[in-house]
Amino acid sequence: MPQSHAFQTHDHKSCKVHGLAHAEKLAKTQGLRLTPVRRRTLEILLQEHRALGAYDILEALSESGFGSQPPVAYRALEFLVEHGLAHRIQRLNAYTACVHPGEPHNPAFLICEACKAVAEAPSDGVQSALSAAADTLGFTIEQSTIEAVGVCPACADAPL
Amino acid sequence: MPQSHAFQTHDHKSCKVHGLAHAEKLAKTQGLRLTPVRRRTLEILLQEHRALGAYDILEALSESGFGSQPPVAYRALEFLVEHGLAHRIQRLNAYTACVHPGEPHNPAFLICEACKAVAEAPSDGVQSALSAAADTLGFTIEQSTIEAVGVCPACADAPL
DNA sequence: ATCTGTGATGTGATATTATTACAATCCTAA
DNA sequence: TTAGGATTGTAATAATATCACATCACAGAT
Repeated sequence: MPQSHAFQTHDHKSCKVHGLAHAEKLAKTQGLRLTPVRRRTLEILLQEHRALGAYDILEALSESGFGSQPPVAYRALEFLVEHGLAHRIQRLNAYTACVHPGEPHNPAFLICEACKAVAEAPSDGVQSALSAAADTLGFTIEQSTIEAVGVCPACADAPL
Repeated sequence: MPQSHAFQTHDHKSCKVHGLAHAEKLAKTQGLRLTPVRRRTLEILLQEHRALGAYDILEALSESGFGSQPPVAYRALEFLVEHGLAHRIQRLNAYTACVHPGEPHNPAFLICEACKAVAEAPSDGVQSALSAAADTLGFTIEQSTIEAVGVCPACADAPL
């Protein structure tokens, strides 16, 4: 079950490598500019399967020699989100690297309140149920947010 | 279709009356304290089917003779949300009165980007799909956020 | 009726998250 | 090589949210 990645011990190095590789490819094929700040921002997000606030990112960027004012972080994050390389978690006002960039998107997010890990869950069923509900009201969905807070399997098993 | 209320012209007065009546009843039956600030906050939210920011509420409260510092609004809103009389819309960092207080809850929200109306949609199918997805990952959901941005029927029909 | 403890309110200060405005620089394409 | 747009940097500020603490209101015990 590749989707639960975030909740299991796994070869995390491959997450990072894959994330960056996809970004590079996207830059090549779509003519995007994966500049140093943007690349570094993605790297920072790829360290862990947690969501980081813009100011956490900013601090890390600043330590890496980039600018230290909020727009530096917000702009890089906006770029990554726009191109499907990262996601914004509304409930946390925070950002997380996308774990399946390229694949069709708009996942559901599962947020563990114990370990703070954020996983992407397949959301096809959820999306279609939501569309159906909206349809009956004549509402046209443009973009949806599906986020759940709870306990991940690892934390549920762990002793208190 | 009572659920699409927010997107249609309707007897809005009855929304307000019903909302307040339910709050009063809840106070009586559950021993809650529907104090003046809290009551007024609910009234303010019940004016329209839109989400209002905490500072919008605060301004209105202040004009009604209540305190003018943020905690005044945040505390009243927290109370209302806690007791199912209002909802927080994560995407908007804003609050809206609940339109079916008392009934089982955790609705999906449909947010019209044109007129800003917020409607509650039945979310049974969505919730169960989400639970199913979480189950397969061993994740236990405690609380979920389901919000969609799009265009409501009234705005879709309206000439540009 | 008064005391007493808990919950509610008010205020000031501050923390956190996000945006605006504008100058300097870098790339690309003609 | 040069004009134009995109990118980055910085300062300032806006918008959202919380903390700490004094005071006040009220229900239940005396």
